[in-house]
Amino acid sequence: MTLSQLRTFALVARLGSLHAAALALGISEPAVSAALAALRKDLDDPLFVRTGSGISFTAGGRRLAARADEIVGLAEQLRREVGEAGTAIASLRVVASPAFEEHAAGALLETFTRRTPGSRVQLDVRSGSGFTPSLIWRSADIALGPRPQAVADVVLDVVPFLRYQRIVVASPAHPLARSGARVPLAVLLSHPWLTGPAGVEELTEEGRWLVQQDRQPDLVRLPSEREALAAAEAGEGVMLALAAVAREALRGGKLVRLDVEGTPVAGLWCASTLSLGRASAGARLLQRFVTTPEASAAMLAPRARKVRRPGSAVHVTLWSSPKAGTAFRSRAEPGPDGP
Amino acid sequence: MTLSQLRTFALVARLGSLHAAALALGISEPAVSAALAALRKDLDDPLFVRTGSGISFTAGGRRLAARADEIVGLAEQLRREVGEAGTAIASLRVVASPAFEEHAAGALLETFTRRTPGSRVQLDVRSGSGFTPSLIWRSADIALGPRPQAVADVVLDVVPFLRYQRIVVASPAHPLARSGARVPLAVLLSHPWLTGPAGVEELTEEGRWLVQQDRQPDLVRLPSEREALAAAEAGEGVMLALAAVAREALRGGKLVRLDVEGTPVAGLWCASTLSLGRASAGARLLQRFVTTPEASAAMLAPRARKVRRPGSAVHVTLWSSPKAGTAFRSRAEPGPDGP
DNA sequence: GATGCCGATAACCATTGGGTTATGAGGCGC
DNA sequence: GCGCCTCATAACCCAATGGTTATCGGCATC
Repeated sequence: MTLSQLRTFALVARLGSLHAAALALGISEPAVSAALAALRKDLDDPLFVRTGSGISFTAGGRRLAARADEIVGLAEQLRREVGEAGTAIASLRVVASPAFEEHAAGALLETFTRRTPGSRVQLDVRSGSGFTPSLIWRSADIALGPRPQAVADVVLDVVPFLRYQRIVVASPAHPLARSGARVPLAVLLSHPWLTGPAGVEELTEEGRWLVQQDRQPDLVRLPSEREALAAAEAGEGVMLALAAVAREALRGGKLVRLDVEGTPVAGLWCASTLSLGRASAGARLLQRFVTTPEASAAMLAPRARKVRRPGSAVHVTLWSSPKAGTAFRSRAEPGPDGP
Repeated sequence: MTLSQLRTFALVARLGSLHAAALALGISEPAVSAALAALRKDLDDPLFVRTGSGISFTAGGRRLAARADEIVGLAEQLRREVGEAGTAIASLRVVASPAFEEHAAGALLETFTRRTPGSRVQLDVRSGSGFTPSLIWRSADIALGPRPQAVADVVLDVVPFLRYQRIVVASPAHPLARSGARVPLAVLLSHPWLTGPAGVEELTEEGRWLVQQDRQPDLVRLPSEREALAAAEAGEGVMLALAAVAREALRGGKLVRLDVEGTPVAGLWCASTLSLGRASAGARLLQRFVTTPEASAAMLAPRARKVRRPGSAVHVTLWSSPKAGTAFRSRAEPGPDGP
């Protein structure tokens, strides 16, 4: 039983297929098969059996899948800890949803790092569906954004710390805005929606609200929600915007709220870590910090589009693509499946 | 980084010496050195440095030592879980101190297994100093007896559940018993003490009480505390006996209590498991059970020397030697270092 | 300064791990 | 019946692991 074998099995268990795991690992499929064969022999359990189309796991296989993740994750954490043991500073790796990153992460993490000297924060952005895997595999210490998806045998500490509301807004000049009357959902859904880069994320409250509708709107993804809001002001479409962010434009009359059934959609942002002593000390520190008045004040403070100050301890590393193969659509050149 | 390397390093960290670890593993010392060299290279940390007499660990090495135990332990647990996943029954491995095993474990575990159908309990006996390693390495799910030694970076759930008292007893015919006056410690310590097979364990309250005395008595180890008690009744020496066990003989006049400073020595028996979700379900079950009135009643019930009934679900596997190389000393033939 | 203890290293060997390509074998859809 | 997808197996390769014995080197201790 080697760590590599456990890693391979965990991936197979998650993907449900040797072929897919081989692709994901960038190795041939017999290599995966061999690793599993070694595990089977070592543990004296078939772990899984072939079914018509794919595999199904034995009881032992399911146990293994849950534990393998844990062991591999611990090994990853170990490698990091040893590497950092010399340096006094602890680096904290945060994964955040696109929306949270854009609207709150900067202020929150700046405040946190200012308050805890010697801390270094690395911010990674990915959709909420990636939260749990990131935590399990120890590629992140804490996840900020929507409540992560529950996964069997993985226990998370989820601390809700910020409410938000999303409302439908549009320019006063927009056709749907002129009447001032309630807008039927069917009508709203037939118009293109302006969104941030991630569209409307499935794991959020607004995502669940949207998917339960009969039809799905065309989403026009812009590089940020603020740009989507600007586009809405320019009359280019409707937007399911954060109430707090749109407030100023609403007051200034540049946007109006559309009266849509089911809105405002209320959601919660949470700080999630591995539970049961598996979270890093820094993660627990930040998880406690997010609920403090100081943190709330920092996130809620209205602010100009703040350029992240140079020399900041917060470093944004990458924007994961919200969906593989989904490029940003330009407003001027709608794609082939556009309106 | 392989599990074997982690195991080796954990042992070296615990024993503080490559040589000792090599002996313990039954391999040559260069093999240990090579394993550590591989780890050092892989983790890019020296892990430890040579000092005049032995080694001392770097910060990274200390981190690694703590985590390595955890990972190796998880892997052990995993191997067991997978093996048992098919069978519905969960087997619970209990490690108990010699004294607890003799006086309370039987009644407790019989009651527990009767109450929880399908459970199977395996009982291992070793001194309290072996509790923490047994739990860490997952060779036991729960430890019953004195509070385990604290080890850095290992968090245990310790639940005290039974008080006991030890008093000094002797036959009424014993020289020290005839006067009825208080017996000075110095006098008592110059007489041989009858004990169970483990002597007076260091990690217990009575052990701590004893080691703080100026001199240590000669211990005459008998195969069980009950036999030691019988020997005391026969006038063969004094004994630091459990008050509850000696009560009957005291009432019957076969034994008298000696008035000794510091006695009765009060101690606590605890049920200890790994904390933070690392304990098995069965272990938590038993840990909760020990504090119930039902469990207390079973343990406190005065009973004849009960032969473990055949077909019992409780299986005692082995008596670890209380001290390496320490054989039971016959009463008739005291050893070369005897009085 | 000679002696020992203890860890590091060298030289060597067998086994395993992890990878490839090529091929086999079973079930599902058409 | 045919192809296709999926996993298993075979044959082969290289590198790493884990083990040995023999030797070297630093540092206490006497």
